[in-house]
Amino acid sequence: MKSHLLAYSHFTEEEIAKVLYHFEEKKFKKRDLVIEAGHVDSYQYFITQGCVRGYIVDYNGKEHNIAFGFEEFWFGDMESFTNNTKAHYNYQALEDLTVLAISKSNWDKISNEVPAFIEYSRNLFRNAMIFQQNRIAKHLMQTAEQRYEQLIYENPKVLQRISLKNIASYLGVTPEFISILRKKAAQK
Amino acid sequence: MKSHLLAYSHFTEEEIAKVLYHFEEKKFKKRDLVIEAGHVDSYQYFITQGCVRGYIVDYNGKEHNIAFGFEEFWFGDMESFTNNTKAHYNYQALEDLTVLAISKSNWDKISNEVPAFIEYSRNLFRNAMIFQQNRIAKHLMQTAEQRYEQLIYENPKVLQRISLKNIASYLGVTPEFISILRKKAAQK
DNA sequence: CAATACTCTTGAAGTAGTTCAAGAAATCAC
DNA sequence: GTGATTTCTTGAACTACTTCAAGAGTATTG
Repeated sequence: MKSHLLAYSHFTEEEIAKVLYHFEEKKFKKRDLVIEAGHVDSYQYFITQGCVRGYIVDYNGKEHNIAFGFEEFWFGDMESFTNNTKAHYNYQALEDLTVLAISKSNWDKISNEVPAFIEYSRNLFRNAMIFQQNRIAKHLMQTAEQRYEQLIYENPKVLQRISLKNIASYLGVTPEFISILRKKAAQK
Repeated sequence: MKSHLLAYSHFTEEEIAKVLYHFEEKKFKKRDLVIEAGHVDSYQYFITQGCVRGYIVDYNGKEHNIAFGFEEFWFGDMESFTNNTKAHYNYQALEDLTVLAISKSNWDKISNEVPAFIEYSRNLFRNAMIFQQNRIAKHLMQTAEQRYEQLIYENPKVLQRISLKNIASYLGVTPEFISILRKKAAQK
C-alpha cells in the first residue's frame, strides 16, 4: 500500500520499513472532523480508504471547500503542521475513512534517518504547489461553467463521490447555479 | 545578499560558498520576458533588484497575472524546471531587473553536495504551497473589493510599483472595476 | 519637445452568478 | 419502514462585475 506510494522517490527496502514504522493507522466515521480549525494539528494524513474535503469557514459562517482528497492522497493543515500554530482549515471525512497518520516529530525523525524522504517530501510539496498555482490560473481564466465541465471531465470520481453542494463550494459558486448548469448541459 | 536569504535554513560558511558558486547573475530591461510560455526554461530565479509578474495567456489572448515577485523572491516555471517540459507561464520584468539564475543541473548538483539545500528548497516549496492555498481560499471567500483592500493593506509596495491594470488582472477583475472601487473608497 | 502610446477614469447597458423561497427526491436514524 | 433531515431542482428578483466606448492624464520615444 505505502510502497506503491513510495514509487515517487528512490528508497531501499530497509528505508521503506523505517518510514512505515512511524505511521499509525486511524479510522474515522463519515462526517467526522479529522482536523478542526482553531486547534493545533501536527499530523499529515495519507488516505488508504475513503475521501475528505478541506474547507475554511468565513466570517458569515459560510464554508468554502479548498480541496478534496481520495485514496493515495496526502492531506493536512500545512501551516499548523509546520509551525505548530492553530489550523486554519477543517478536514472532514465524506465517507468512512482510513488514514495513515504521521506526527511532526516522527516526520522529522524520518527526515534525519532517511535522506530520500526529504527529497520525497520536497517533491510532494512541489507538486502540491504546481497544482494550486494551476488551480488559481483556471479560476482567473475560466467561467464557472468551464471549471465545472473541466473538473468532471478530468476527475470523474469527484462527480460520483462528492455532492453537488460540495462541488459547488469547491468551484466557488452556489449549488443552485450548478443545478442550472446541469440542466443546460442536459438540454444539449 | 544571498546570505540574507540563506537565513531560511542552516548552512555553514563553506556550504553557502558552494551554493553561491553555482548562481549566475543576469540582467533584464523593463518589459523583457525572462520566461516565455511554450519554451523550456530550466532555471529558477532569485530577484536581487526589480520586480516581475507571472502570467498566463488564455484562448482569447487575454493575459492573467498569477504572481508578482519583488526583491528576495524566487520565481520560475516550476513544471518546466522540474520536468523539462514547455513552460505554461510567462514571467516579465516590470522594472529593470537583476536576478541570480540557477540551472536545474546546478540545482541538482547543489542538492547532492549540500544536504541543507534540499531542506531549504523543501521549505521554499512548502511556503509557496501554503501561500497559494491561502490565495485560493481568499478568492473563494472574498469579494473583489475585499481582495483589493486586503492586498494593498498587506502589501503596500504592490500599489506603489504595480500598475492598476496588473493589479486588476491579479485579482481577477477588470481595471475599470478597480477604478470604481478606488472612487468608492475615496468618497468615504 | 512633439508624437505616440500607454494608463486611469467615467458612464451606460449587459450578463454571470446570487439570494431567497418552496417543492420533490433521496438518504439517514431509530 | 416511517419520520426527519439533507440534497437537488426551479423560478423570480437582484447585484457584483463586465463590456464597450470615449476622454483626460502621464510616460516613453525619437
